[in-house]
Amino acid sequence: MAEKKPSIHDIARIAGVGVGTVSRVLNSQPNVADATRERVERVMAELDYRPTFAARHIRTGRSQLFGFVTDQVLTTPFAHDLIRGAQARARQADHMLMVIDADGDDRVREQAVTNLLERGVEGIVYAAMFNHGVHLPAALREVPTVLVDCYEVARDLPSVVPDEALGGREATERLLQDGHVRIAMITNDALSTGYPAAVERFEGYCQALEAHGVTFDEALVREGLGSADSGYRHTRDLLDLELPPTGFFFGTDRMAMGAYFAFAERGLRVPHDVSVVGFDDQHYIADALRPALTTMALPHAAMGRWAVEHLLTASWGEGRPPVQHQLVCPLVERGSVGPVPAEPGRKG
Amino acid sequence: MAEKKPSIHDIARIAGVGVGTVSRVLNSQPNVADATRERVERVMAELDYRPTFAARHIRTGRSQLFGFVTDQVLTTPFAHDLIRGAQARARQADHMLMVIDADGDDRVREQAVTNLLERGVEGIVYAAMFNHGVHLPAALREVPTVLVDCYEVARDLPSVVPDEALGGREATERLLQDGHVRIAMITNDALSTGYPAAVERFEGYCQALEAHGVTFDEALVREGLGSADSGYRHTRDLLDLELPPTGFFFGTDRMAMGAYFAFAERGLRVPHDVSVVGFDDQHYIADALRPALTTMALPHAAMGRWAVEHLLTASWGEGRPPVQHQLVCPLVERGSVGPVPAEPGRKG
DNA sequence: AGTTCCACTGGAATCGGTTCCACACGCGCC
DNA sequence: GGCGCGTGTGGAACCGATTCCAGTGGAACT
Repeated sequence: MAEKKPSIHDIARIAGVGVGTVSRVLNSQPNVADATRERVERVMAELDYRPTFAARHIRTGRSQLFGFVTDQVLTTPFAHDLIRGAQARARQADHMLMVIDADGDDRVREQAVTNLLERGVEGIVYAAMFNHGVHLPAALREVPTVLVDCYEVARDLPSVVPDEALGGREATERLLQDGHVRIAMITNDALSTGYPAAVERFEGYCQALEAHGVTFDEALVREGLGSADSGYRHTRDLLDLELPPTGFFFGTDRMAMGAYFAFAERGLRVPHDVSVVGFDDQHYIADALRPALTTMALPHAAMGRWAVEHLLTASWGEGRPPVQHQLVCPLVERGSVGPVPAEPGRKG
Repeated sequence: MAEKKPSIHDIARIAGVGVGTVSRVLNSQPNVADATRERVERVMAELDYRPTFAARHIRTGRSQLFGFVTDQVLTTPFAHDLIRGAQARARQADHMLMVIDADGDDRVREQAVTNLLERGVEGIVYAAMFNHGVHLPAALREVPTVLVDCYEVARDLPSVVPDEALGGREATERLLQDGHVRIAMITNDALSTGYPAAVERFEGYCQALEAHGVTFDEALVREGLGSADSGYRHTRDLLDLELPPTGFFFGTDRMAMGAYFAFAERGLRVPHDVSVVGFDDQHYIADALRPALTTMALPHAAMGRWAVEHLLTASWGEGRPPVQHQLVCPLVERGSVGPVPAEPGRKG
């Protein structure tokens, strides 16, 4: 029964041709007579022949394989888009992806890179999240590498990240556009961390205010932690202000979710009484809220695609400084932004 | 500069030994003199030598590679645990995982399996979700295969799924335990689909009621769709009953989330006025709700681990019917279940 | 001293492909 | 008839590892 897999030599022998000819058929090269090609193909189909990739790899030196190291991002629903984008682009170029989750463990990360190099990957995508600085294993330098949603602190590796500032600006402008002026911003992390995901979204907020001639009010800015609970608490605080904000811009959808509960407690309706814009487009949350949440989408699929594209097409090893690419975060309009309510306390 | 990678022959030549000796050192085999071993290792370190895995693969016939095909599960946060569990077990056995997302597309799925077979995988894990029946590409039969959270309709492939019935039963018992008698169950899908994830959770619910001598009330059972919106609507409906339920068991956490909004609308507090148990343990949701949601966890990490374990240790090709394994869903106690409230309308 | 045994070693054969070189054959041209 | 050329083909060499067999030298035993 379980006879071993046929090799190219078996095919050649049975079809009565040389191995070279079989190889030519396999690779759809010209200079094979139609009759011969057909005969070889028939034999291959007959025996259920499948070429062994490793053999090709060893001879040609091309593995047609990229490593995809995820760090914390796999814990999130974002991973899907990231991997899908990367995989789709890789497939177009007949490459495969080898995904390893480093899970924040240095030893595992190191090991992962070593394993990938032994497997002969032609490039590595290193995907993290929160657009933060990282220090990568030195071994990564042996092979083209692209960073996704993070960057090497030395800026000596190409990276692709969301345009956080532009996203922050557009989110704020969406609220301004509907007449909101008292707009709160709850950052997704302490600004002191220096994470672009926190700092630049906030800067975008400031830019938007300035561009529209709205004076910045420090009381409306809170440093959140990203969690639903954090959103809930800061929202309660903000609602306790003498002149509470009418528009809320949260650095994460999770905080916006927490805010919905704070609004419900106070009997405030979205978007009738308060307007909300989130960030991240975690659709499990954003779609599920009532009303659904208007938010800025992180371009994960695009980043994944871009990373592989760059591995495939960039000229490596040259002197110029590596690209630090930014991709726009599209506004996803749902139902949480509306016009500024008439202010009951200000009638007279 | 970019001289090509050293091979085992280079190492042998430079260290002044035969290739066989280098190979023995590489594989930490005995019968190598300490001095020789040391010299070879020094040369390898010197040249930054890394063995080419493909060459080993071709010679030994062992790829030390498993395929991991995900179908829809990658869209969810569950993917992380699944891949982590599988990867952890694989790493222990010096195997790697090649993850491909089929994304519900038959052509991609077919292609994925072909590619994996060409890469010489020693087994394939096929992971879907919702514990439903699937028809798999015939090519899968060429290599050991384990199904996760789904099953081949012919039951001719081993699979591992959550014990949905037991989960449904324990969820219901958790409510019974706190004195609830009018317990609603909102299924996560139409029962007519026949999906075990829907049908068996419901059966578990029935079993629990019966075991505790509580009469089944058809009016308290609703066929939901899994979405937050669906949970919201059914909850409103149920609250409109003359004798509304005090306990709610939702087939998904997302529906439970929708329910929270329905409760908020009616001014009902969890768990003071109503108690809720979810299913899935989507912690982004379950942790974020206020109060956090008590729910049944899907054992994704364990399923991933079990699948790889089975690939590694099961005896394949033998006659006995393939294992259909079930893993328990642990109850994750948070804060959404409390004692039955006194019934205001029933005082007299 | 001769035999046996063991630790250690070198290198040829091998895995399944690709690549390249040599060559056969038919055809048209001078 | 000799030459050149293009098409189609076979097969040796090669890629980088493992495996196995033969062989060396020294220690231990008879």
